[in-house]
Amino acid sequence: MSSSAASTQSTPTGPGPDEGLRARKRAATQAALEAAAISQASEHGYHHVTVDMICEAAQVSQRTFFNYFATKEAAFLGASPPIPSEGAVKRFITGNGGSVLAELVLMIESAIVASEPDRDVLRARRTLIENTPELFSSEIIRLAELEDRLAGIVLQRFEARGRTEATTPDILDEAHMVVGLAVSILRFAMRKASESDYSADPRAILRHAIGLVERITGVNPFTTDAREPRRD
Amino acid sequence: MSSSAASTQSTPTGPGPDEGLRARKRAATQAALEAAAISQASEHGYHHVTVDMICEAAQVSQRTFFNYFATKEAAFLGASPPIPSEGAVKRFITGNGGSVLAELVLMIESAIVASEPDRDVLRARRTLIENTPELFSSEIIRLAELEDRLAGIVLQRFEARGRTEATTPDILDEAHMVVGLAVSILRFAMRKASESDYSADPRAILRHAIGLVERITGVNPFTTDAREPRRD
DNA sequence: AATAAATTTACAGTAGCTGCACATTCACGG
DNA sequence: CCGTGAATGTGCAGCTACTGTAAATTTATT
Repeated sequence: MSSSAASTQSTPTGPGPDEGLRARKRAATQAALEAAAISQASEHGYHHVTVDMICEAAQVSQRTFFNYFATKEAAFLGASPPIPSEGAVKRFITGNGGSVLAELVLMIESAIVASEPDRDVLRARRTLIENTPELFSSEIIRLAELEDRLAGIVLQRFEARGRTEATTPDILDEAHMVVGLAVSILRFAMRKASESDYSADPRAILRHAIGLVERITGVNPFTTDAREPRRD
Repeated sequence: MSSSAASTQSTPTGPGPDEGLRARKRAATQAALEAAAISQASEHGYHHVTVDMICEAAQVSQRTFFNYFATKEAAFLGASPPIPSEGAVKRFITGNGGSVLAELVLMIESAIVASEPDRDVLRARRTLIENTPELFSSEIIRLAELEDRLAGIVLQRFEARGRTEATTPDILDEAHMVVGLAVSILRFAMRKASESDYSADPRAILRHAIGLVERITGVNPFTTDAREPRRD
């Protein structure tokens, strides 16, 4: 389940130019299907795209489509969910001096970007997702499905800092909440990014989002609302 | 769209014992369908329940089912989404001295509880939702669909406190983020509640969740991780 | 080239969901 | 009480997503 690691390359996405003809063909039809899906959507509008249309455009049978994607939506979202690479995870656990929240968010963002080597496809896909509530929902669900895994990673980071159940009884809860907050921030950031038509710096948006969270919760949340922003 | 307010009663949910026979029948079949859905799920397991089964149990045609619910899942989730009552909204905007986050969360929680007068049904439903990823996802989506409306309400609260675009340029962003955080907290709380089999005090769980957020973001998120909890 | 394994495909079938036309039921004024 | 219109229930035909299965085609291995 977790094998299939690269042998010479480090890119987690690419099928590898070696790996044999079989793997290459497989990657090709998958890419063709994903591209066809997005293409058809931009041409006819998402709701008017049927699986059969995608199949015809990609020159495969409908049954083959469902051999690659569990659902129709998966073809639009991209098959590979944004799972951070092992290296990124290790770096996150060790830490770069930032806050859990900020670094978690950045790690996931990197994973999303890395999940699609083709910039144009990624961009078209994100635009489509952002403008299609149905797809946007699916995207959120996908992130939610990563939650347990991510919470485990956060927990490892905590433990690497000497925090355990002994020092913090509800540390697992805290880890889960960190992931939840990170997802909120990402949602916000993705929305913002699409609003600015992806011209704004993604990192800047993320910082802004994290700043908002700080502003909202910075003061004791049981006493008063946030006051004026201090800077920026 | 926003009319149909009560005439003598104040309960926002009940069809009213008056309102005419037509309304009563409608409410009855809807309740019957929702009850049948949950009942069938507890008997055969969610994934083995078909719309036809629900219809047979509720003694209506399939076509009628879809006159009441847009999707099959809606029957399990309950038709009425958790929209806070006008009074609750007004109270929230005015404020009771708590933080935005805490009060928002409490308001939504109240709306969820109020959306189903029957305690047993509510409980069975929540258990089912919590144990069915598919339904849980739908539930999240539903909350997300309220986001814009809720953000508007939060904005009103801000303005009632003298905060406007002038004092805080990104105040709309802040409102959206408040809603996002509230949803995170609710998700966490719902999960926790189902883990404890709904024996724990919901309010206590919410406080715990909010406390976690505070702990995580209390310190400048760009410098260090959260330190030891200060109390509790 | 022969065999095994992976991939593709056609075909049949289930289930969610919709439009439409028609029957039934309730509301309301005379 | 009756007739009329609006709301609601239902049957039916049809589209689309999705699945199981078995047979065909393609790639890998020896």
